Amino acid sequence: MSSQEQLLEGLNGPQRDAVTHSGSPLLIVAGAGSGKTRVLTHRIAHLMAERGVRPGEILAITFTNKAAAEMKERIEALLGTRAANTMWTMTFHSACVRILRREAHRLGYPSSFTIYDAADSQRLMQLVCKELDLDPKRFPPRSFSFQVSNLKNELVDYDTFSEQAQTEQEKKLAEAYRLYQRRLHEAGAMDFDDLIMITVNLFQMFPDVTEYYRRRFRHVMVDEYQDTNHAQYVFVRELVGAAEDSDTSVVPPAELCVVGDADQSIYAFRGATIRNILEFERDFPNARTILLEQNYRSTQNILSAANTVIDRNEGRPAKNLWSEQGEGPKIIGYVADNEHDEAAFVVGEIDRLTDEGVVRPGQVAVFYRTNAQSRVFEDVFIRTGLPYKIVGGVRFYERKEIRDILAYLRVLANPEDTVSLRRILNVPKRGIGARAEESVELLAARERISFAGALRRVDEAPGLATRSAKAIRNFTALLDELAEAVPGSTPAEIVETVLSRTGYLSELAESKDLQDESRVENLEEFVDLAREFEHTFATLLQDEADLEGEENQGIDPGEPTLVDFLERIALVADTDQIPDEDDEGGVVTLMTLHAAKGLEFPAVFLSGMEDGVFPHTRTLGDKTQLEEERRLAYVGITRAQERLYVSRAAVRSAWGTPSYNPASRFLDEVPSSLVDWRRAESTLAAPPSRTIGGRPGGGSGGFGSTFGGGRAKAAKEAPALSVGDLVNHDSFGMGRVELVDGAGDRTKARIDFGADIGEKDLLVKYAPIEKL
DNA sequence: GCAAGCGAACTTTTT
DNA sequence: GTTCGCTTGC
Repeated sequence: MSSQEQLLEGLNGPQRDAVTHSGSPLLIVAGAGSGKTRVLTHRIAHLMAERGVRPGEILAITFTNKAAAEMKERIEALLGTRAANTMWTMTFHSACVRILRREAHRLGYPSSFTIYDAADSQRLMQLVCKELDLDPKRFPPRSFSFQVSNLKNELVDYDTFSEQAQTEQEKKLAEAYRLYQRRLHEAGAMDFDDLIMITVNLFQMFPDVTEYYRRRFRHVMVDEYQDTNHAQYVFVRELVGAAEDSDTSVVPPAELCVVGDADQSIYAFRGATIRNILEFERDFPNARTILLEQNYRSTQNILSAANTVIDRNEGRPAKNLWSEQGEGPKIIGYVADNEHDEAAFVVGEIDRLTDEGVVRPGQVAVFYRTNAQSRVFEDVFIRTGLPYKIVGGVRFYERKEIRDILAYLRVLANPEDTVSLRRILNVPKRGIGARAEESVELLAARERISFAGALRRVDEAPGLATRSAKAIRNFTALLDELAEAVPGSTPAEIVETVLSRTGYLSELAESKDLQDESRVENLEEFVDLAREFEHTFATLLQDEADLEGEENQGIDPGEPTLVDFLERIALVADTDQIPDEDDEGGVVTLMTLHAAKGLEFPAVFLSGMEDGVFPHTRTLGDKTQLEEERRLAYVGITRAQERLYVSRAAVRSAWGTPSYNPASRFLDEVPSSLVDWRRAESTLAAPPSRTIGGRPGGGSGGFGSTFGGGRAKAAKEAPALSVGDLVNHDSFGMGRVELVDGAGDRTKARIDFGADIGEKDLLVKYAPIEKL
């Protein structure tokens, strides 16, 4: 058998086409479970084996480190370690950082620039808003931070934005954006969005840079293309080079291959545009599209459910997943009285399945819409003694103590990093309070120097107590002492030095607070992590240095530096999140639907299938958002290989008070013939406020919306509102209706609650309002 | 300068 | 119900 045949063996027709296609841009529309990663890796192998492409000429971009790691692993299995390590298989952000470390000096950034995560950039925005004297009630820094992020995703810089700013809000935002960006630059820092935007800017401002990378990457592949935002799209376009530029540009366009599925786009809320995948053929003329519709993951029952649900979304290109796996068991439904009963049912069922040997714990996943829902499950899992793991929630690197130490490391790597510097100024407590900080800030502003610079000139700080000045001098002396230890030390050694010399560890050790004990443990884990990093990273650096040869001259590849370590942490979230299905049968995985994307499990429990929970309340009034929720449902359903459970609770306490939620509309959208209801309705007594006779469940059509005892709150009669009406809201108080929009359950009203609260768009049916 | 205490928020979030 | 962040009071 030829190597070509070997590569194509076991692939279906469209998959083969996708692997062997050459020349024009290629869009692979890959339905859930259609073997997309396989196609991508085989395509890479094919490029190398049959078309003589060198691994260094390939750039494969993914969204998550998890996906990148998986692809790399598979490439390694197919092509060996060297090929896997020399090829760029990484996330958008990692690729951009690589480019920026090399080129950012052209824009006045140090090559060791700091990467600010969402929390850092929010903190900086807070400082900026304070500096601009903005009323946090009217101009919330959080919202500004969010909006600036959106602007950057759209590649709108502050100059462009200030030109079009009309309202006061926009003008203030433009001001904040400008100052925020200036502060970032001064601190030698970039936020996540900058990584993409500034790389694009570089490409557009320096043709020689673009040319360099175009020469280098002759094959660009992008996974999860439906999740790209505008900036990422432009990045890809710049890198590949447009066909129409080919007569002007020295380098012909690279070969582009993108993979995606518009139905699995669940990140529009953070700027992803399905547009990019829907308009691929327009963006890249001559493009070819290949559809992968055969699903190798799930049984037909599960796929049929997924298909009918997603079919409700309008304007999606036709696509129908099919499977050869047979019908499989029916979907099992359960209506619980409350969230505790729901969890008890789920865990009981898992217990039964594992006892009977149908599945091992590691083959089971429980999904929910919001992280808050995990609590109840955790309680029941603990009581039952079933092994489980919650994915997501509070992340390791987001813990206070880890962030504190990270701030020290960042200041050591980049002394101008103001946000980090200010974080550690008085941590551990050393008598530098808000007053002193303000005074230093004033000095910095007056002398037009950085905060770090002003710290060094405390004696000139206006109105600073001698005691504070002394504390600051001690602090800078401490920083100098730490900085001396940096050269010649490994990241792990630096971490240990910081922990001991700053007194951080001893402060925690002396504390009686129970939480501080686990903090110490976390810090110990962090040291271990640093050590592990040193080992794994050293090998990788060596491989890259071998390949890139002359290109890396002058850069010592041997030892991973502090900057390498920090970059790793900034770009790679928790590594061991998803449990492996291993030795002892593994553990049950609990996670949000968002976290579930890209995974598969033999048995899946979709919990909290209630209108108001999933779809989430905040999306009910907005068609676009509701469609995204529906895609989320589609993603959830298609994670299941053999067994799918759907459950809901009639009553669920949210924020202390019970809320009665009707069945999720997504349940109604599943054909009732596919579902076997273990319990179709709640026997719960009617809530005190009102009673509506229940219908029997499980009948033809919308079985999901039945609700035994009655309904309340969520299903109350919506007051008929018209413009001018006065209403009373449970928490906002009196308001006046300004606008009414939509019909039926989706009627929205804009209500003005006066100067303090302002206008709110509320969904009449769900809002706790009464007409006066 | 610091700690306790109160009030507001509270989807999802690969980087 | 909880957490986080800010304000108040010592």
